[in-house]
Amino acid sequence: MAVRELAKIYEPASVEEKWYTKWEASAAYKPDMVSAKETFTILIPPPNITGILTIGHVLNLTIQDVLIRRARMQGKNTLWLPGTDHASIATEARVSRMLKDQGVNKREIGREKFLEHAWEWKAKYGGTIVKQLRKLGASCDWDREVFTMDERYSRAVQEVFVRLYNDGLIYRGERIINWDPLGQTALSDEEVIYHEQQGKLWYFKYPLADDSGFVEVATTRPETMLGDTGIAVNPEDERYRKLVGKKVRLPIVNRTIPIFADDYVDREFGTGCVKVTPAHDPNDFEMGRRHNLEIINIFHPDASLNDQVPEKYRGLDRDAARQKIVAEFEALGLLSKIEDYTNKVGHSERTNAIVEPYLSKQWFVRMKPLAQPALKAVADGRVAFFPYRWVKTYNHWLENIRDWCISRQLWWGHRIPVWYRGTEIYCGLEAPAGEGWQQEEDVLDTWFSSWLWPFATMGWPEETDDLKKFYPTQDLVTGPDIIFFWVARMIMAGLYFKQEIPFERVYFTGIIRDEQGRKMSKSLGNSPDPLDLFREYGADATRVSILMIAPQGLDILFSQSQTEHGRNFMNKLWNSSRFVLMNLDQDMPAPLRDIAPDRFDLTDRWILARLNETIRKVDRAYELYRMNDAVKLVYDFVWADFCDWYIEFAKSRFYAGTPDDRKLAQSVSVHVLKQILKLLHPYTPFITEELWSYFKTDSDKLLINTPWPVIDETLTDTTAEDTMRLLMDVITAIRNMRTQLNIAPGKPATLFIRGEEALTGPVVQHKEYLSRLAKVSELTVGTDIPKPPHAATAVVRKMELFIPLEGLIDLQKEIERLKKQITGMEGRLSGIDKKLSNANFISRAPAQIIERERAKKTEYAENLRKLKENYAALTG
RNA sequence: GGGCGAUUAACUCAGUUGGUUUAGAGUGUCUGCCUUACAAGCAGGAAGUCACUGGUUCGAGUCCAGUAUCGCCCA
Repeated sequence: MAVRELAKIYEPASVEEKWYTKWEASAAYKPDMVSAKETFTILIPPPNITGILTIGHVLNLTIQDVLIRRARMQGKNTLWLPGTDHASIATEARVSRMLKDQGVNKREIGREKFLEHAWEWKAKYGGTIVKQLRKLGASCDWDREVFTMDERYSRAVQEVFVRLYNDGLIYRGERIINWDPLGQTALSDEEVIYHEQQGKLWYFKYPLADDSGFVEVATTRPETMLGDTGIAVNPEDERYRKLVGKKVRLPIVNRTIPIFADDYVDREFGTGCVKVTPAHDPNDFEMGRRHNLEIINIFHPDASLNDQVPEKYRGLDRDAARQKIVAEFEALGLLSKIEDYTNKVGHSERTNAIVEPYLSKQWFVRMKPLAQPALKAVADGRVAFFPYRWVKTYNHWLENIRDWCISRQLWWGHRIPVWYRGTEIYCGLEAPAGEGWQQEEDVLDTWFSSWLWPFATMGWPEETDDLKKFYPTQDLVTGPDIIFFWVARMIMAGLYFKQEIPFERVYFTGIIRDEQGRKMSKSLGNSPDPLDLFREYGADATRVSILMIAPQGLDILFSQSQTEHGRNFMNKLWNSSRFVLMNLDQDMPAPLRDIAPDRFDLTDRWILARLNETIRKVDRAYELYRMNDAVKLVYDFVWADFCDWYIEFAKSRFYAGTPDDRKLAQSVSVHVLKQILKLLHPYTPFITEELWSYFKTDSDKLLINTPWPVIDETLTDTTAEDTMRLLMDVITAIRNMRTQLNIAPGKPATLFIRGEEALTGPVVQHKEYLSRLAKVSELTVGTDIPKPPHAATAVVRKMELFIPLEGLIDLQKEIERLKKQITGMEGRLSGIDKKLSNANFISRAPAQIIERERAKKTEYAENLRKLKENYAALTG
């Protein structure tokens, strides 16, 4: 190996670019279609073509990349299948706005022309997010990239529609649906977001038709009274029983409408009488059906009033109409009061317009038959959720599932494969033969294509090689916010069309929020651009920072400063590698397997045991999908074990050791570092691949293809761990004494240790480490050496450490220090005493626990006695 | 109204079947260091009534019940 030197500071930009290109060129991302090895597949949740990379994507996709890279290193045949989603409403809105800015009206140019513009827009901007994913380091098989409106994918969507139609699971019906007046399209229930809003409750008086008085109703939406066709009361309500069967004369409109009784009415709400507007409220619609009420639609599709209302109201929008109605009621003396009222108002998920319940003819999927198998698949564990608690949410939705409105009054999307001719209707993959057929104008809900993602991406309905090899997939990583939209529906579709689950495990990430806990949003401007973070800190640092603060399934408060944490870690990794590299000779140190185990130094045995333990814990963390634990374990190992201790110890050997020892330290350093690079590669692929290139031997592959570290039980060494603990405790105690007593850092100190030989022996044996790490110039040990006069004292395990203070420090400081230690020790001791003097503890606690407490008590009592003696010696 | 989650140091969070000192980490803070890898660093220190109230237990941050505050989902 030619020894090269590393730059003092890591520069991510060029390194990231370089390795991404090399990986892609080496086909590292591609699965092996011939191999019989176990497969591991992840499907990307396809980002919208209108989207740009957000910090939420970084979390989500980094986790996927971590899983796929680790699986790849574990030797599995991996496929990460990427793609993008056509995002019907969002894209149509974007393209419409662009055209509007150019002075072009969408309706005027018509469907065909509009779609041309949309495809053009897609070609130009649709790939943005995919390019950004490469910057993140996502190791997807880009040759397989799928777009939900690809021809092949579209055929799958049509196929699904036709099958469901023929199976009687898709029907067309007139229902109250959620209407988005801005997008001018129907929405599914899931696309409506309810916000709490401060509103009013208006109390109106409607005169009885026989002029015998008034009925008072309360409403949050006065303007809908123009479409009222009935008044309902609860049948049990004594107050109104005699009104049932009478009629009222609707003010302003002068329509006579019936009063009827229905169980639905809540006697406690308002006056207990409710106005009924069947065309504009789902509950009213049901009541209207039960009581044969007239259904009067009073809105245009843009939610302005239509010709069904008195002339002066026509064309007004909802708000203006509301004000005018209230004013008119007041003028008529029919407004009895106004109360403040908080209610939840539905908004369109995409356009944020207030959703109007609206009666119209739409296409629906019957969901109940699909829901049962999906419930079962999760209940019996064929599909596992991490964290598990989301199962409850999933079950609740599926158990109360309602039919899915899938038609959208849009152009950008999959056009419904249905043709009409007069009263005839035809559903099929191709247009029917014969003259005069008109295809359905509507397109399908975007999610109607997304729910096929796990198999449509692999070429379904054909039995492709991909399907045979990679379906079902293993892991899905997504946010819990689309558990209904997507996760549940994919499970339903997989079971219905493939008779098999689409994925084995679903990992739900948290939602990223800003420092104040607010959701990241464009309008708040609180979402940092990940590309800026990549530029400033590097993609690796951004990835690892996000992972470190991402506990399983909890929301994540993110601020840019946290990225420094990851950046510092990358710097540490870089510099420790740099150090190891600069201490290598021209020739490569021997690989570990060529070294007889008995030649290892204590610190070698210790770091190898620690490494082994770290690998074990990391693997376990992965099994539990505890990503942040896994990162933290490696982080601690690198920083605390390897850098703070092993490398510091190794300096003695590099600078002053025998040639043999020097070689040994080189071998172990390189070995440990290479294992670290492997463990870190899934999190921080670029920097690790770069460093790997400096340490790899000719027989090594690219790190991306290198086998994952395996546990080696022969490296476990509790003796080494115990002795090292002792050594490190002694060093820490000396350092502690030094700083607390203001002994200059560079000033050598003399050390005396009084204690049993079993303890002092290893310290003496490694005294060169004490001299380097604690500036101990002279060491004297013995079982009963006298305490030097005027000495600082510390107790470690059962050893007493003395540093003569003469000429080093004033005694007062040491007296204070000892006093504090005595107080601390007394506290511990009294805690244990309390336990041990409890008869119940002695009689009921396991013997092992009691023994442990007794041993502690002996040790603390001994320590306390020593501290007190020393204290007395100083003060006396 | 129903469900889920959170509440641990100034801040962000770990704390995995109840028992390893007097509950940990990072950031911040304090003290001292440009020690021949790293000041994006090193060494050392201070800092917490584990939201509150009860209960179970020899023993509770951890289990149970209730309360409060905050957040999310559903109706």
